[in-house]
Order: sequence, then structure tokens, then C-alpha cells
Amino acid sequence: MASGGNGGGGRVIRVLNVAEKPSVAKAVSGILSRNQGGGMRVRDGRSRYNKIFEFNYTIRNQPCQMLFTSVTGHLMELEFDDRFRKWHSCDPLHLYDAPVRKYVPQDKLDIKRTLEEEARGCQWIILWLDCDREGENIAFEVLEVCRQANHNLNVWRARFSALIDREIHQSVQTLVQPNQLFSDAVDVRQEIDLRIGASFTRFQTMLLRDAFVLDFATDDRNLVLSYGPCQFPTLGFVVERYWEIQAHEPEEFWTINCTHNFDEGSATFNWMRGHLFDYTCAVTIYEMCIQEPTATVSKVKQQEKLKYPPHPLSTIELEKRASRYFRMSSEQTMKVAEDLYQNGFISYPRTETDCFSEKTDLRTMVQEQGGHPVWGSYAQRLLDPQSGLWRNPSGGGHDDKAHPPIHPTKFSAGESRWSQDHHRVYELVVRHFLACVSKPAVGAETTVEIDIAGESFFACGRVILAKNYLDVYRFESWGGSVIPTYTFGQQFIPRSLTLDSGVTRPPPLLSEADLLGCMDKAGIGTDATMHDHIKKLLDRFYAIKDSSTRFSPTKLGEALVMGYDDMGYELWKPYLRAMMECDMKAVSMGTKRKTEVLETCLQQMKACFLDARANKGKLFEAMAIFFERSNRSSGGEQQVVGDVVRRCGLCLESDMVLRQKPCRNVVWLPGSLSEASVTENTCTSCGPGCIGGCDDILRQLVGICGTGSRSSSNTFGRGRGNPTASSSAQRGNSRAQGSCAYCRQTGHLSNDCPSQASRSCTARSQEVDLQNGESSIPCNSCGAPCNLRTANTASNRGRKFFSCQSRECNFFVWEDTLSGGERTNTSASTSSRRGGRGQGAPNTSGVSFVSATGEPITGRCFICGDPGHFANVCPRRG
DNA sequence: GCAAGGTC
Repeated sequence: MASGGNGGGGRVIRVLNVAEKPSVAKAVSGILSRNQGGGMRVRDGRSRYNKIFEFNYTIRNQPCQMLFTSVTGHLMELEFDDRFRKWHSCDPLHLYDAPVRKYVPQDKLDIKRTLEEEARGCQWIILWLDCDREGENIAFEVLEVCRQANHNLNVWRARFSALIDREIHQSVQTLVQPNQLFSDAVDVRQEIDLRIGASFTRFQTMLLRDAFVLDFATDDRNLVLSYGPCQFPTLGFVVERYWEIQAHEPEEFWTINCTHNFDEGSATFNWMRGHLFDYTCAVTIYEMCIQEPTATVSKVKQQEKLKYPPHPLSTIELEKRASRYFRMSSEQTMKVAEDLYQNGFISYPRTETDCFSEKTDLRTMVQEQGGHPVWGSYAQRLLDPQSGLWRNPSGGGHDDKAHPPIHPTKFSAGESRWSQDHHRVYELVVRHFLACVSKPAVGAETTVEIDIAGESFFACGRVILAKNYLDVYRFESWGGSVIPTYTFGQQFIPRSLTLDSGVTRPPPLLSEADLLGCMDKAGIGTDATMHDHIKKLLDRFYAIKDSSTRFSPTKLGEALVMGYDDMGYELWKPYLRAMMECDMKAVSMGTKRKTEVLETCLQQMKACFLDARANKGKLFEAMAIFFERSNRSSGGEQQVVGDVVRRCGLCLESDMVLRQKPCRNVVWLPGSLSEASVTENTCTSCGPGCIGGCDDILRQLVGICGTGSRSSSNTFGRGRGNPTASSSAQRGNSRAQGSCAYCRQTGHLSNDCPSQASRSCTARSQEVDLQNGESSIPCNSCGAPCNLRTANTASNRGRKFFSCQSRECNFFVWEDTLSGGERTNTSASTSSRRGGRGQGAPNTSGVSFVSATGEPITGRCFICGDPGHFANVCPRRG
């Protein structure tokens, strides 16, 4: 193929240029036609959105008549052949092998016709699609259409990283060839998504929809229980957090607080250890402090602190911040942002980029905002060199090479047709932009540390010296508190020294911003689609969003995740997507072939689908916990008891049986049980129906696993693949039995133990002998040495304990609880833990993998459910 | 009627 240099001065050739969207066609045409004789003409194409721009341009001395049009994203869709498109036309399993084809859907036919008509009269085609994998794939879709109309087209690809003059001119003078490998990677994704999505969606919809009374849907006959590699992991995040909250057992902890008042004011000092979970340990230390309450200032640190403005605005940040500041849904935010963009007020709203190009004329953009009645004066101050307020924005390190960060492109003090949400989003974009080019806020921070009887406490004070960007970015604040001046070595008697209790709280439900953060981190969806996946959860009745924009699963969402989880698959976790992303990258780099990846992945998923179908009883069981059975069931449940009515016409495998509706009161048996059966034996203690109430061991096991309806059943405790939470349940169980950690009697907790010495704030205590460094063990929690100290309090006279030298660490362990020679292996959990229940607990699964993003993940192969390998190397893959 | 990815 000839390069752009055709010797120059020859006949003018016609060049068809195609961009991914109308805005890019317009922008690039504007740049290329500037300073060219003849200017730029615009005419309509067959699609009302996709205009055709015409101008003259010279590419490497070759005079060209440029025609510049666009598509609107993908021109084609992937679909099964007609005979597989109807839901009942085939077994969903066949969708893994059914032929697929790409076609131009009805609403894109007008664009197709424009391309065909224009291509016929051109000699060259230059593809200006976005420079990412999807863009490369769209380029090949455009090419397919254009080549069918004109076989002799000379094909070129323009690579550009920003819509700025220099980039665009350089790009058109250094044209390259389209990259087939990038496009192949997208073909792989499309085919896998379609086959997995369609097969699982049809399977679970036909299996469950008619089998249960789904009371939330007005017309449950048309309900679709969809499965998708993005929507399910998104649901998984919601369910996982919900289960975490349900599994949370409040745990009591203890902390020592100190206050000091004098003429200059007052200060509250916090215990450097944070808190301890063992009352005895806490009260021992507390008594030592009371014994010698004189505080000595051990450190005074003063430093200047800066609070930096945010990075330039990407799509995800816009969605997160609009949710946080205005409680707007990500879907609504994008709808409004799209409208503002279409009307020229803000830049392209779908961007991953969070840094401005050096060439961007930021000052002119700021200048435009100078007339605004509210933030105009700030914009003017920003441009005044005397103010010293300007700062070149710092980037966040992301660049999609296609679009700049979201910024204002046209001044407005508000338009009459704008809704409140339009005002909000525009204001956020402008204020965010002004904040980005402003200096950080400056504060003077003072940290004071004091020592009381060997224990450290600290207090912080902050005075804001200059608000800078905070003056315009009203959405953020920086709290300041004033404390008196202290000097090193100063001594004082605290006004109060109290031993206070608290309880651990569960984490909150996921907010929309949290959910977007989870998806972003796990690589679920793209900046342009994340809000769609979230909306899909709501549309499918899988999740609900409360007034605080926090998500919780519906019964349906929870049941589906529970069903797959009980099968042993982690299809509701992000690993499948991570693996696909990894494979797609390999295809785009040429290290794996398209056909090889497709074959392997689909084979894995087909095996998974077969297993899931074989274990569909698990889905039934999970659904039965939440929903009543419907009398119009056509599904095939395997593990039901009752009279056989007929063979199931759908699966042709199972019998259809008559069954009473399941009771929601359940007893979860331990996961380690391989079999359970009902016998005719009668328990001599409890009579018939005994499920272990008279057997201590069984009672304990049943207790661990939980009983009752879903609200009281502990899902983690059923071995739901979360060893941390499982052990939480066990701990919670021992707590529920009411045994005191101090005297081991039941009926009261340790803090109410009558056998303990007085735990009042004025408890008498004796001298404490601190043996610095004489004997130490490495801290189990942070690794620093732990000193051996002797308690001489009323309740623990002469008892020795190790306490971590690092004051930020709350490690504390009685010496007599350590066994000889194994001190360093002894868990700190007998006496203290960091950060509340569950954290830092050992992972007992013994299996860990590394995901595509490099982060360790644990769990089982989602194909076979076995631990020890990931699906990539699953032996079932064949 | 199904996915996710573009985009208006």
C-alpha cells in the first residue's frame, strides 16, 4: 500500500474519514480544515446525528478532498443464528456452540448506508476511531461495510491521543495500519459475554421464574433472571457486604481517655493503643495509670500540613462525587452530563483521563468563569498573579489517550431549561476544575504525646492558615481544633482519666460511591458502562437502593448468589472477568491466539454450566428459603420429597413432584457433614424430633451453623467460604452462651463479673515494675519487641504480661498464657486484637491465587469448586 | 426476553 507520499502535486484524491462519534468528526475536521483554502462545508448524511464535513487537506504532499463522517459507537452487534434466538428453540447448553454472526442492527442501518454511499466515491479511507481496543474493533466494523461497497479502498488508521492541533496534524501525516489483534481481543470478549450471558440467563430464568411466587414483580411471567459477567459480580459486592453485616457480632472493647484543662483551654488525649478487647488487660493498665496519674509531655511536634485539591475529573470520580455530594444516582449523573455535553457546556463525559495535557489552555477556561455571580470572583482571583493562588494541576496517572478530563467548555450562569440536577452537575464540574488549578489548603498541625505510668496518649490540634482551593470547592471541608500550648517535659495531673467501653460496629451497606469503587478496583465494566450495571441490579429486582444511596440485596439477589455459592462456584465474584481481561490482553499483545482463548474459555464455562445444571437443586434450596413455591412450576427440582406427578418436560431429567410449601424456619447443619438422614429412633431425653438438643457436641455444632429464618441464620457460619467470618460466628456463639471470659461462669459477661476486683475508676492499684528490654518477644501484631511487665494490681498481683513497645500497637498478652518455646507463635487474640472483630484472622483455606490485577485472591476454582488451583489451570478444562 | 461494549 502506498504511503501518503504520492509524489505530490498529482490529482486530488477523495478520502473518507470516519470517527467513533459525531463530536470527534467535528473537532478533527475543524482542526484539519483550519488555515486550509476553501474552509469547511457541512452536509447531512442519512443519519440525523452523523453529519459529513468536507474540506481540502494535503497528506504528505498529496492533495486530498476530505469527507469526514462518523458512527455512534459500535456499528454491529453479535447475535446467535436465527434458529437459536428463541428461548425455547434449543437447550441453553447449545449456546456454547451455536453459530453466531455480526450484523448491523436496524437503528444503525442509516449510518451503514451513508458509509456505503460515500465509500464508493473515495480512494482512501482513514479510520479515526478512539484509540482503544473497542475503537479498533469498531474500525474493522466500519471497514467491513465500506469494503463491501468499494473493494479498492486504500486503508489507513489515524492514531491520536488528544484532540489538539499538533496531535491531529501529526497523526494524519503518520498514518498506520489498523491493529487486527486489538480488534480480535474485543471479538473474544463479545462472544464470551454473549454465550455465557445468554446460556445462564435462559437457564436460571426458565428454572426458577415459574417455580416460585416472586411477589415483587407485577408480571413475573415476563421476568428475566439475567446473568452477566459484569452484573453478577456487581451484585456479589452488594451481597457480600450485606452478609458481612449480618454476620457481625458486636464485641465489647475498652479504651482509656484522658482530658486536661487549664487556663489556655482544654485537650482530649487518646490512648495510643486504641482499644483492647479484654477487660482484664484494659483495667490492669488503667489501674496502673490511676496509681501514677502524673502526665509528662514526651513529644511536641508542630508541622505544616497541606490538604491537596482533587485530581482532574474522570467519569468515575464524577459519578462518585455526585452520589456523595448530591445523592444522585450514577445513571442520572451520566444522563445529565451527557445533556450538558451535547449542548456544549462541558467536555466529553466518558473519560478515564485524570490529568490535563500540557498544551491545554487552562487559563482561558478559568477566565471564562470570571463572570459567574457566585464563583466568578474566585476565578478572577485565581488569575491574579498577586494572589499566588494558581497551581498547575497534578494528574492522577490515568490517561485513556482519547479524551481530556471533564471540564467546563462554555460559561453559563444557569440556563432556564436546566433542571436542578443540571445546575448541580455543572457546578461540580466547574468548581472541581477551579479547585484543580488552585493551591492546596495549608494548616498548622500540632501533635502532643504524653506518658502516664508508661502508657502513651496523644492529642492533635489544627489551625487552618490558608483555605485556598477549599474556598471554591465547597463540597470538602477540613476540620480544625485548637489545643493549648505544651512544652516538652511539662507535667500535669489530668482532669479526668476514664476507662470507657464501646462495641464494634458492622461496616455500613455499600453506598453507590463504594460500589463504583469496588467495580473500578476489580475491573468490572468500563467508565461508560458501570452505571448501567448498577442500574441493571435495580431493574432486575436483584438489589434496592435506600434514601442514603446505600445498596442491599433483595431476596432474589441474595438467593441467586447463595445458590451459586452453595454449589461452590464463585461466579458472583470478579475473578471470571479478571481472567477474561487477562486473556484479552494476551490476545491484543499477540501472545495468545483468538481462537485458542475462545475455545479454552468457552470450554471452561461450558463445564461450569453443566455442573451448575447438575446442581440446580442448590439454587432451588436457596430460593426456597426466601420464596413460596408456585403451583405453576415447570422447573426440575431434584431434592424434593412428594408424589411424582410426571417427568419434567423442560429438563427431561427430573420428576415433577407435589410438595408442600417449604417452611422458612431452617436448621443449618455443619458444612463438614457429608450426609444427614431422619431415623425412627426416639431420643430418651427430648422425645421425637430431637436434633441434638441433648447432645452437647451436636448442639454446639448446630449453634455454630445457626438456626431460624434467613434473618437469623448466619450465612457465613455455613462455611460460605469466608473463614474469617466463620470464626466470627464461632466466637459469637460462645458469646451467645453467656460465658464470662474472666471466671468462665455463664450468665454474665466479663465486665459484669462479680468475682473481679472493683473496676471502678478509682480502683486501688499497686506499684508496677517495668523491666525495660530485660525480656522481650517479637510482637505478633507489628513485629516490634514486646517488653515484659509485672502487674501489681489488686486483681492481678504479680502476674506478668508482655506489652508491645510500639505505642501504636495494642498487642498485650499475659505471660502465663504463652507456652514455653512457642511464644512467638501464640496468637494475640487471647488478649487483644487490632481493628476489631475478624481483621487479621488467619486464612484457613490454605489456597491463594494472584488475580490479573496482581492482587492476591483466595477461594476455589469457579469451574470445579475445588481449592488448590484457579480456573485457568483447572483439570476439568480438558 | 439473554451479555457487555460503543454511542445519540
